[in-house]
Amino acid sequence: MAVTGDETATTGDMPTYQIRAPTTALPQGVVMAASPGSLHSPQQLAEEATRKRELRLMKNREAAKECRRRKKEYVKCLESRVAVLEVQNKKLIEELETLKDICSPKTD
DNA sequence: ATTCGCTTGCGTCACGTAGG
DNA sequence: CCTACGTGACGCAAGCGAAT
Repeated sequence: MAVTGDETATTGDMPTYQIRAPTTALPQGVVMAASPGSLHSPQQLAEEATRKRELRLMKNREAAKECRRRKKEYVKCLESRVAVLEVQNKKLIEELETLKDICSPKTD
């Protein structure tokens, strides 16, 4: 099995993966100037990041399900096409044999 | 009844891509 | 740029039949 050999990939450790959360990467103690219209404490920012992550995970979960469903459908479709083509091929081979018989010179 | 190998489905991460 | 989405890859757990 060829795996994408990059070092960021699975190390075998238990995956307590860190999400890319730029807003939570603020140095401790740094307080953002209160932007007009949105006062956010670090606590609120963290909660927001968590919320976004959960939302993303939920959406991705659903997307993965849908993706797999489509893939299964696609494979089924291919399989039935193979079945049809096999039958068709068999018929053509039979037809060829018949024609060969008809056209072959008689040996008597 | 237990063990083993295989298959299947799921959740998650990482990455590429399209659209704003 | 940034964001949302689709999908391949991975690890994990459960189900299942065959072998012991």
